[in-house]
Amino acid sequence: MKPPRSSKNDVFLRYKLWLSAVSGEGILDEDQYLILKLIDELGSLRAAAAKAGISYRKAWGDLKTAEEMLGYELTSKQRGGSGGGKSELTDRANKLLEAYDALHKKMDSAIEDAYDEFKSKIK
Amino acid sequence: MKPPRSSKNDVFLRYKLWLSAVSGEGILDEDQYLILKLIDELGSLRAAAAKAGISYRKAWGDLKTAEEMLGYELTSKQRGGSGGGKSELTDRANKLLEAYDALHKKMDSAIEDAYDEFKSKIK
DNA sequence: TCGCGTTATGCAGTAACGTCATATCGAAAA
DNA sequence: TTTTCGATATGACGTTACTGCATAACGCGA
Repeated sequence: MKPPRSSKNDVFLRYKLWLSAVSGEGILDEDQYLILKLIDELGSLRAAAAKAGISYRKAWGDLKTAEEMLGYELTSKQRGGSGGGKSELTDRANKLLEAYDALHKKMDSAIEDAYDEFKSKIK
Repeated sequence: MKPPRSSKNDVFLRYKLWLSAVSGEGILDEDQYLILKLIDELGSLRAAAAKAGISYRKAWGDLKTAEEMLGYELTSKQRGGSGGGKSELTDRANKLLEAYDALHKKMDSAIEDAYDEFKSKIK
């Protein structure tokens, strides 16, 4: 994710962690994590996508794919109504976010721990 | 990388680990790691790319970028000569491969360790 | 009942990237 | 000296993913 350390002309380690279906479709990556987080905060997919700087079209498509692959809903959606509609996270979505977050933290610290050793090896 | 475990309709964790320049260019990812490994084995970038199933065009471009970003050569290249030319890894390339490999193994085991916990959380 | 803003979805345009085709280079072999 | 053959190098073409735009469906509040 973020460079553990860096200076001009330096190199650093990055990684991407995501949940995937056996068929290969991405289910939850960093962007999707952020979108879900923002839905929780803002109550709307459209607002979440705008704040995340991701097109609504993509955010919506990703969410739909994720739910299809998982076989359960991540959000309860309502169109129409006061404010035009809204989206809310389901309990399972919250659990998923928690689990993803915890895993991500572990990976971050694993990278962090290994970084100095890595750097000294390639000197 | 590989699914730690999986059954029909199951989901699994994937990750991608790479070395990057601050400017964002990828320097060493799994494909490039494989290419370098195969150069070491086969003595030629073209042969390595063919065996890896990666287009020569891409393998060459990636290698060039990596060397530019790192500021040092990963391969000694010779065009012309017996066999038309050849490529060989530099010492620094070998060190880099070793370091990447060690790091990758650590990440693999971190994922493996966290996988069951992750799965039980999202149940 | 009408309007507003969201969910929902298709479609065209575009940008990023990868493959394919092809030209040139040059040291060693003939 | 000439030939050889893979390496370097580049332009044209294709794929694919994402964006942007248009539009429908919806339902609460005014």
